[in-house]
Amino acid sequence: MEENIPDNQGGARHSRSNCELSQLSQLAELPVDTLKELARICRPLRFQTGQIVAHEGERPDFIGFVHSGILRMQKTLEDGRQHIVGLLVEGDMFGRVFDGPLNVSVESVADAEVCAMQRAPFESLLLRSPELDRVVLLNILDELDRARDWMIILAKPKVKERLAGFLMVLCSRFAGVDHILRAGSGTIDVKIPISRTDLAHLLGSRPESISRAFHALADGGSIAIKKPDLIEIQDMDALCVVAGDEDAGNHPTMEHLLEFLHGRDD
Amino acid sequence: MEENIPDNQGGARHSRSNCELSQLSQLAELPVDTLKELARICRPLRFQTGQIVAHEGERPDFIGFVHSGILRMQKTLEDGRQHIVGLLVEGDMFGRVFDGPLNVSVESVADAEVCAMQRAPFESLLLRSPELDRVVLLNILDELDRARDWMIILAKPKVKERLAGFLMVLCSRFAGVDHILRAGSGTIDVKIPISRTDLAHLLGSRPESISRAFHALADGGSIAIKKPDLIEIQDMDALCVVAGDEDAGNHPTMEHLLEFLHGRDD
DNA sequence: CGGACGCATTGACATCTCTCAAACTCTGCG
DNA sequence: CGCAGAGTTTGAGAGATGTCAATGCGTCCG
Repeated sequence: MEENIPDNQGGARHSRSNCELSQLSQLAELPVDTLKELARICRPLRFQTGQIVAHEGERPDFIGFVHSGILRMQKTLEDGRQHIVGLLVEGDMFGRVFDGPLNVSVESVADAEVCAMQRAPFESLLLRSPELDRVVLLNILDELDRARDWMIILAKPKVKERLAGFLMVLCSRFAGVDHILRAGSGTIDVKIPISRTDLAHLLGSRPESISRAFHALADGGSIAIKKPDLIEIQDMDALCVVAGDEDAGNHPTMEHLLEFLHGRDD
Repeated sequence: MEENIPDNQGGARHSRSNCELSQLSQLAELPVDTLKELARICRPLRFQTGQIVAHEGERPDFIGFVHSGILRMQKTLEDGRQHIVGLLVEGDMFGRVFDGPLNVSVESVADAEVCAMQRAPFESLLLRSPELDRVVLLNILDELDRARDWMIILAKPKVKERLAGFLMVLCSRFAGVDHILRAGSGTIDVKIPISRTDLAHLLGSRPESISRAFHALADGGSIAIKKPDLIEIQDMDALCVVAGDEDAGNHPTMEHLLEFLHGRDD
């Protein structure tokens, strides 16, 4: 019954008459025709913090593109707890094209704008637009890679290592998201978008251990805890060493990030 | 230089003049035309245990479909250790369509037959065959789901829970693979396709702890260790409880599996 | 047949993490 | 301003895991 675009039932509001699809970097290079068709079948939705965008086990009538804000994907365990399996930010896609029900729930972590593509016309357009098809395919492949990176982080035996890996992911993947990363004077501030409890579930631990791991990293000098949910990265290399050097040279350097972030502010 | 189909350099041997593609359940329902075209651009390769099928960081000239045997995907860490991020069995696909280099290595765990589709004609065919395109898309979506299921298993705090989850995955996903699952008289035998050391890497632990966890499960009565790499599932429900009931009702029952496996033997 | 080798197991101990409980911080509200 | 509530932090003890070393088991090969 709730398998429709949640514009009425879900409490989401239309933000504009149509999405500014070309702002999404992944879609920007599509042919004009395709973009026009996308705009026609797209409905912009707006979600407040904590709202459910899509329910696990349902088959929403839309494929979502995140336009702004942060969403989280989570699975519901038998005991009712929620387990986060990924975060979605600007440019990310969710929904199962051509396929059955979702097996994750999607919930907004911060106020979010989502472009909802009606399923049937979107799938039809996929068949006619090889370029769009390719964008969707690559998006899913990227998501798969990120899930595998997570697997490596989660397989670290110590909480401190997993937490450091999590911070590295935040730095490398969410650099373009203003809500999460900001440049300070020679340092980088990271906003932790989820609570200690959720972070504990995500990293396979408990809130207390997460807290201790944060302070252990701080004692090591690689980070500083400005507020419980605001971390200052002081030594990216040290953090990377703690994380276990997961991907040799594949992580962003402090200098690179600072340059990028300051460049954005100008 | 090694980015070609490894028929000469890699030591892989052609097994037949062409692949029996229609045997792959995922491809069986494709139109005859598409299957014929696939057969034309496909080269069957055969790998012995331990051979490298594709190297991380390279962009192989082919997209692989596993025809038989077991392969493992792994990432190389900075210290040279290999970290397994997934197993591939009959019907699975690997390779990055339309995209850049692989970020996993693929290595055969048991003697394996792989159908190697030449990249360029395969991508060309994808554009002309919506059915094939859809098969590829769904395959990747399934792989993504499996990776997320792994994340939940890996986030369990105790080794015994993660190991139980691993065994559940083996039961639910590899039921059709003769190398892994066999029905006994009222019980199910699972062949563990990787060593304790690799299993420890996969589950974020150490070989010694894995060994202890196996024996703890055996003491609990849910499994029996017939040989180090041959486990008898005695109580699927108990195993599921230990695993933490990750997906309520989403796991196979003992009865279902036994029925399925015996049906296959007849 | 025996010995070397790889792998799995077992034991002992240090370390880390979980658990439970209490104190603390921040925010919103009367 | 004080209070209540949620979330975070800290502390102490029990439990689980990592670590190191030694032993057991099977296979391969001389």
